[in-house]
Amino acid sequence: MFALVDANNFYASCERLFRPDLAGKPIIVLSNNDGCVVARSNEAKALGIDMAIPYFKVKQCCYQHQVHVFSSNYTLYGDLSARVMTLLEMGCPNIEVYSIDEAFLQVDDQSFDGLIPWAEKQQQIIKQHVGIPVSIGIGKTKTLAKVANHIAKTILRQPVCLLDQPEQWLSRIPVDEVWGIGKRWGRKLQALGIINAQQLANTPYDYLRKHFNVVLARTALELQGQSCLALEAMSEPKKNIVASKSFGQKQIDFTPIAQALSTHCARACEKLRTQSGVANYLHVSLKTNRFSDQLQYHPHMGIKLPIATDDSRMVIAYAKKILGCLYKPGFKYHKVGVMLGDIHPRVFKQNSLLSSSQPMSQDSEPLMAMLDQINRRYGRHQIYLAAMGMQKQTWKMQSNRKSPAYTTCWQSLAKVY
DNA sequence: TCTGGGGTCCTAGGACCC
DNA sequence: TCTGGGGTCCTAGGACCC
Repeated sequence: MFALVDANNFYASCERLFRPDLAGKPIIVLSNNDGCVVARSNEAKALGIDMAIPYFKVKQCCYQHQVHVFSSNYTLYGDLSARVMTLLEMGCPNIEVYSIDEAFLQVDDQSFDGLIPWAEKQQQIIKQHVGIPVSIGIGKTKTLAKVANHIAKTILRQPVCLLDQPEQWLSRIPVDEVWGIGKRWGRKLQALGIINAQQLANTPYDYLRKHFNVVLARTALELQGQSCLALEAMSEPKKNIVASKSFGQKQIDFTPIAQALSTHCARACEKLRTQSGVANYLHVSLKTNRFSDQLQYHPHMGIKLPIATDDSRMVIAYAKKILGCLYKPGFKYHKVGVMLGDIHPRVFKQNSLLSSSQPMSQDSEPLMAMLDQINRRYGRHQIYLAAMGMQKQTWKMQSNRKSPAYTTCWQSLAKVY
């Protein structure tokens, strides 16, 4: 049996945790750059504020109903997430951390009768020790556990749902609510007369294989109770690492864009080093605002690096060369990003056969290790590369409503009077 | 009139997830 | 005025190999 534990309105719940005065009040959390709504408390949902809607479209509504609006605070959410996951692991060692607010647990079906009390206990422990409300769905497969979680949250409105008789529920679940069915496939399935989850479960494998692909055919098997997706307890190293962000203000000149790109490169390399990887491929993309009616330009270019690397300096140097090819004056740029690809473990790093000069190779490893160590100990960007810019930076993202880092910074500890 | 069989690797694009 | 960021997997088609 699988259990899916999913925090309720996770980011909104995190914000409320240190603001007990906001109990029962509507809260929303915005994406980076205060762009879109990415989390809503139940009270905010009740006001009709949709998920992923641009903030400017609901600003007036928020003002009217005194909705409390927060910029996203990933330091806080990440820390609280880790606490929740630690408690879950104590309750069940077979755990797959699926996202910042979700985990699959594989539980022994010998204790079938005990599953509901066990799940209720997990939920209560998390509520007591961290203060975050979670819902737990239990089923024979991961997909059924997801369905059970959905039922717990939206139909039963209880913390726990054990789906022991799925056929009694599946016909009530719209097909596009099923995990793995997005907007496009939902529409296509409906056009084929497959409206609910039970109908999808009844659709023959070969039919789905022919009209869609193997992924959807497996989803149907999972709905029938045949497990196709295993628990993935070990998190695999990333195959690609992306770092990109929209600018706080539109950018026209090369220099600030290059500084933003350098900052993204440094962050991508830092992530790469934490997984002890080296990248062979580097991709840079530049974009104008796709929602604007101004002239659009979306150039991008990838190169194979001459030698696999995790050195921020080398990646920045090549990325800036690529940017030099992509950049054209006369556009209002909205976003720049970098992707590191073809990533391998550093221990398998392949040196060049022909080139004897490998700049930066001697001091690279200790220097980058020291950079990471200092920034981990004394805080982000305590030391950084000059390419990232030292003046006031207009490309930096907007984040005007961010709460304190209550749990990770001594200066931000809550004060009680 | 007649032109093999069986593979791998790479890339772009499309779908999905949170 | 203002529209996020970071991933994975699958498929088809092209190029190449013997």
